Amino acid sequence: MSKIDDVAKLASVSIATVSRVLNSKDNVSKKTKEKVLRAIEELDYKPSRIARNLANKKNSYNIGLVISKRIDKILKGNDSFGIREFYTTVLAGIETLAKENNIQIKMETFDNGNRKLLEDLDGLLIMGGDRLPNFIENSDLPKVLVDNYIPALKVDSVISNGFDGAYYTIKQMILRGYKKITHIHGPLTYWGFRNRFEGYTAAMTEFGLLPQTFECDETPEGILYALNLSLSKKPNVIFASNDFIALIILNFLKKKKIHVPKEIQLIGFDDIISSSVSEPKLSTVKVFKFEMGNIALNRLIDLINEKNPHPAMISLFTTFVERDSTIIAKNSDQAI
Amino acid sequence: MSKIDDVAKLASVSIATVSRVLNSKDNVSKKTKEKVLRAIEELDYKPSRIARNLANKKNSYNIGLVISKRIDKILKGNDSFGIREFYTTVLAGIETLAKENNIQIKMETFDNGNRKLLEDLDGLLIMGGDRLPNFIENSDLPKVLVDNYIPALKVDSVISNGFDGAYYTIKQMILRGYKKITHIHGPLTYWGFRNRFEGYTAAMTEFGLLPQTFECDETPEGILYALNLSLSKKPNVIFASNDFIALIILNFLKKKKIHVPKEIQLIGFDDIISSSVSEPKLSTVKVFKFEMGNIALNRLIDLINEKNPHPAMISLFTTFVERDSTIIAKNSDQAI
DNA sequence: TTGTAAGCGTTATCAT
DNA sequence: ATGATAACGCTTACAA
Repeated sequence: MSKIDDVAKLASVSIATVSRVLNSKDNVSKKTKEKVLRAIEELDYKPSRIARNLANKKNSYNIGLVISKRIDKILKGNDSFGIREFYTTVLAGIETLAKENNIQIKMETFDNGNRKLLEDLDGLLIMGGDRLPNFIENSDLPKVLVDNYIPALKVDSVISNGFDGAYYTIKQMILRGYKKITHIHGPLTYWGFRNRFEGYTAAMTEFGLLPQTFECDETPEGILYALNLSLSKKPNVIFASNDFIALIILNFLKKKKIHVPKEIQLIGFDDIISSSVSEPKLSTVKVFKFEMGNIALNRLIDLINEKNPHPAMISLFTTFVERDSTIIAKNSDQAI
Repeated sequence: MSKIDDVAKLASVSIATVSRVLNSKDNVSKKTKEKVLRAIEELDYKPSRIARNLANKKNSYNIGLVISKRIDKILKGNDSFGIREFYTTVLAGIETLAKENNIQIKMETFDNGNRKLLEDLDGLLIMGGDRLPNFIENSDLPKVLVDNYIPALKVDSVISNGFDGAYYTIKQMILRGYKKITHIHGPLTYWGFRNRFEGYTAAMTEFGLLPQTFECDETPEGILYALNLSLSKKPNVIFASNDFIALIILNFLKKKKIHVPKEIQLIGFDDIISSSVSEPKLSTVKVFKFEMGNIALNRLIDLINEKNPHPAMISLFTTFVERDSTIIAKNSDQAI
């Protein structure tokens, strides 16, 4: 296995020069470059990824972070339900990696419809919105959607794996012996809701149980309506599309003097901050927000460097975090 | 992310000592060892594999490619339907990247159940099988599933995006004016089939159309049975779970003197090689097999290097390749 | 345009 | 039993 200094020796240059050629820097004379290339060829030299990774610490890009009006409002507003924290955590993931790599991030909202917005940018991170503004969709800048996937658009995206999270969690509950599990969910036209819905359904049907699902919009009235329908099924467990819905359900349940978790267990999705301060604290499926931001930016950098350019969707596995709205089994055989 | 000298400082020892503890050398006093362990705990320190490998003078990896018996048989057998070519292409993707990076690949089948199989390996690529052998699941080697995803297992996987491919393609057909589209699919207990099924269903319901789906096993008889049921719905288009099923349907349709595509259009999924030589040539949704292998190995290397260690599923977008089993619209407004 | 040398985070070999 | 320090193979200021 030849190394960079074997090449350097054979080409009678310094390793720095070899490195330059390797990384196609422009400041190498044609002659030298050819010499080096020949040496590389002759030795069948392949740079070591390990050393490369170790040595690689810096990069500098300008990337645009485009957010929808809705998210902009959430970020600027006050944080009634801890939803804001969801996005700030994603942003933290982005910014952390950005800082480490000396990357400039410029935040803008969608609607400016401004081509000039894209000038001088190396890539785009996009959060929110169920479709892309034309000037963004048509630009050939590398882009990745964060916490969002738009079917049939074939744009790179980084999301959480709602199917797997729901499937895993519902399966746990079933294995504990709870068979009457209902699902209260937002509109299935949203990929996120749909995806979690499918996971719930898959787990139920796999165990020969009938899925019982109730759709609602995300208003308290809508949720109450779905909840009442759900309650008529006498569920052991209610699984909600997200923590926001779960927390509202929790309030209603408390008003109705239905004890959580003794009478009904409740599970959310997302792990927004309010879930850990509610009474009782909410058991939920944790979405890795920080990682989501981090990985999205990472993918964007790869795209910019034309590394693995084939468009892909990256979905991060979730984790079931159990708090007090659920009864933790003492051992896996336990059931009621 | 704390480093070894943070630990050393906190424990007030040298990094050499920390390293000794890390690698459980015997020549460290109990006291010191405990101090170090405490510091490690407190800082939540994890040694970097990258640096480790570098220091170990390791500039290449040994990775194991573990395949199921079924795939082994396919690879060794003769290629009646071009299914073999599916896997050889994936393998080509793996091997190309391996060669570029001086990576040794050792191929084994699942069932050897042998712990020793894992010795001396830096990571695992796994193809086929609906569950993992215990000795593999329990090993803490980095692993990635290729063309496979096992719900609730939370192991990294690289697959094709069946939902998106089906959704996109069906949407195209609907926009061309064909509204009577049926779906003949394999067992939904297989993630791949289910995923494509969901995409079909999502597209249909989005346009207010009734999904008409027919399940079959993957035998000619089963397929014929489902086909006959499907035919009773007088479809414009039949969308099959994969090319294998589609090709068998094509044969039956020819026997029944039903003209493809004039009377019924037919769409497969995968783009196996036989699809391009059938009569008529099959329109299908192309799975990027080479890229799948390539990206899987790439992901594994990242995992070994602890880059983006959070487990994720990577699903590659597909492409609708139109051949002769489908009527290509002259312009997007065209409909029948 | 090219070379020198300082990292990157470990492990291993010397000393002490 | 412990600590300095030289590798490991590369990238990249900074110097020349």
